[in-house]
Amino acid sequence: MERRLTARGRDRRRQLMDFAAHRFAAGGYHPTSVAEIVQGLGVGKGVFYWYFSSKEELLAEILREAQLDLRRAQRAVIAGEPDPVRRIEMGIRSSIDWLDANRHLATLFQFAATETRFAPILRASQELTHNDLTQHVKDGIIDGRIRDADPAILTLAILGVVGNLTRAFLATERARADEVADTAVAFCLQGLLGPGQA
Amino acid sequence: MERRLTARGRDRRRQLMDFAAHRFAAGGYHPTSVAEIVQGLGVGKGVFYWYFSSKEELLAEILREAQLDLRRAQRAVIAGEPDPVRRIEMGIRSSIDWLDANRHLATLFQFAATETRFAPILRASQELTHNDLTQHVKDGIIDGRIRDADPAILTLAILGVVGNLTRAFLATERARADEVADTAVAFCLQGLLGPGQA
Amino acid sequence: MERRLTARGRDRRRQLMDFAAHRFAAGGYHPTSVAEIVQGLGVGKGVFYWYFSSKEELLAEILREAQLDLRRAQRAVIAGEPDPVRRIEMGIRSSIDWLDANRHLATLFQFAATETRFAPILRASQELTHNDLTQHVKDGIIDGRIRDADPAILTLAILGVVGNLTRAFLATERARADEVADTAVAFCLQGLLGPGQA
Amino acid sequence: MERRLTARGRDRRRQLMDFAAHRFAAGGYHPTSVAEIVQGLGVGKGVFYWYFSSKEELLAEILREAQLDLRRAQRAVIAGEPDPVRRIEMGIRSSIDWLDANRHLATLFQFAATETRFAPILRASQELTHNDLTQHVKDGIIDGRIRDADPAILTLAILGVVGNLTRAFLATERARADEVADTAVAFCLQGLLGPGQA
DNA sequence: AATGAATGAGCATTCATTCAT
DNA sequence: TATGAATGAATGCTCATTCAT
Repeated sequence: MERRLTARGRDRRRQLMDFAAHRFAAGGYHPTSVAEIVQGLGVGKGVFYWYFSSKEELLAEILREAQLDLRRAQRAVIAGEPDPVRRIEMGIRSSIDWLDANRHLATLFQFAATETRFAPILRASQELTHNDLTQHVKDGIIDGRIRDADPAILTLAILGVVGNLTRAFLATERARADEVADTAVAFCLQGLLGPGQA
Repeated sequence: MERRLTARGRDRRRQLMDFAAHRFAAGGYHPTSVAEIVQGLGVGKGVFYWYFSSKEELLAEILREAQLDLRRAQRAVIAGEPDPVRRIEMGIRSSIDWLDANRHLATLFQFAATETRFAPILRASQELTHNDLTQHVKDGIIDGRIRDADPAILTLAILGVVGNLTRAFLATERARADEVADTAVAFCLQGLLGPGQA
Repeated sequence: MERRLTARGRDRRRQLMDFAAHRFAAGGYHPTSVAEIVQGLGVGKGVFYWYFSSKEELLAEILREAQLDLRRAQRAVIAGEPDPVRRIEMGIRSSIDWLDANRHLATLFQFAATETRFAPILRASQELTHNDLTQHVKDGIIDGRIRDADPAILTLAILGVVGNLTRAFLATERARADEVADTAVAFCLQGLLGPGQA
Repeated sequence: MERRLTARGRDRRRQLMDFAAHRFAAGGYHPTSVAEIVQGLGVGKGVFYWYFSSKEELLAEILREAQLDLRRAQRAVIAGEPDPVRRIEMGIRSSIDWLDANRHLATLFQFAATETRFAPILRASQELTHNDLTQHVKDGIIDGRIRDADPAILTLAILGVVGNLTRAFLATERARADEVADTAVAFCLQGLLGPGQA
């Protein structure tokens, strides 16, 4: 692999990745055949293997690129914000925005986590996100703004809230992304009991 | 199907479901073949189709039974507790305990949610759990114990925290179930900022 | 693999090997598809893979069995003959007889020798045959019956004569196996010049 | 085909034939793809089909040219030698020299003989060689120098010795070409028993 | 209830060949 | 002459399911 591609070639590759990502999310990775993908694009089967060495590698590429993009979105929003609690809030909001705009990729992340072959691909990027977020939590604790608890665990809890709210709400079209984000932020910051409760 | 089974027959069925559940979780539902399952148990293929009409139905059965069991555990613990906040806490703890004891089933839940064919099976039971929890949240709000926000959203947030902490922590053996539960409860109740913060 | 087979199963396996060996010899190993083989036998494709783990393994099995059979034939004929020159002669005759009766396998031997994947399978058995024959040559040299030259080389020369005469003559039906054998024996024993020439 | 080629074109064609011949011998004709050949030379696929109408034709050309070259070598050496026995000897020596210098082509000859599509290509040239050699044998018989046996069979025997010794010895680097030739000549002339034996 | 054998549609992948540029 | 891209029939192989015993 690692082919030198012309502009046309890069277009094709992108088409394949986009189309396949949507089909994988809608019908499942395994049940979606390579034939289905190339037929959907109206091209011959050889085209697929000109751009990807296997169906497995295609999903791997989709996952890698999606994660890169998600992280890019998070970083762009957070850059320049000094307040750690605000950084956390903006991270939550940008993640929900991205997941809203790329629901099919969120589904693929969830699937990939359940298969030994794909889970390792998620690992690296997830760790970066996790570390970034944990750092903001630590900063917040030092500042006295955040409750003194294990930062790693707080991070996981935040990610869980974001993930589940996104999944449940955005899947059903019942809510707009910014409303979901408002609630997620409030819950993460104040919990169930809210300010001044014990 | 719906066969009248002898005691021995029920054992076989159970064996098949347990073994298959572990294989599905470890190797994925699609990549795990029926042949692999019956070979692992040292029986012929006929046995499989005596007890299940298809591979798909096998997973469906596994999912249904697992959800029933999880709900049973939750209910047993909560029964008789009048305080809604305590009910929520005990629900969180019992869920984490169960997921800790049945990690492979947690993986199957996650996978099932990504495939159109299996997601509906999760739906019904999830809704019950969701409704139960939402009711406790509503009670808490009425009591003035819980912050006045959309109960449905708070519920989803709680479930997200439980799910993600369980997944991340229990998968790596870094923590004991009760420690994870302590943190989950604290986060859900107090959020990041804790009592007395704005 | 290594399946426990019933009598019926053993028959099927044999059918597949025999049929495939003839097709491979007639049409070439690579150009002959698995589909062609199972169609020729009027069975489904799965049957093939019930008995052989791959097309490659099928040829390997054919080669192994053929070599075993050829050696069995050689040994049966030579057993009990003390004179080394007579042993050589009888070895030549039995080989030509076997190759005459199994021309298609002779073709497969020749093909297998040209492919890296199959050549090693021939090696072991060929070495045994080679060593047996070399021993007779050595005995003949010690007896003073055979010219004092490198026994290994003489062995290879004999095998070359047998192989080439068989290939050329038997392929064209121009000669009967025993006539070919007479000539091969005479050439190997006396060369071109014959007795009393320098 | 039959293209009028520039000097550069002839070079390219030669490159393709040489490279392909080595790959075919090392990896087998069928398993070696056209893509592999053009990649090995760092050119595009169009180049291949500019010089050859098909992969099949490429091997045919390789075989034809190799046989022409082998015959040229044999003829050059024999020219002007009147003694038929010496002509045979020199033919053997020149063949072994050539096969030693072109081992990969020897492998291709052997492969080609096993496939219906390529065997006919060998036929014509082999017949010429065969006829030449047979003529020398006949001359030797007339002179009373060679044992009175079927010249055609003696010819095949000689070719078998040469082929097998070359294949076995030269493949393993254990011997130099001229030593192998000495033995081959001695065996062909004197057989196993040598002068003065019956 | 259980087994070994069989089925055959379907899958991922390959590859000789062609085409537009 | 040469290239990257495309074609699509064909291949080896898998696997859920069924059948005969």
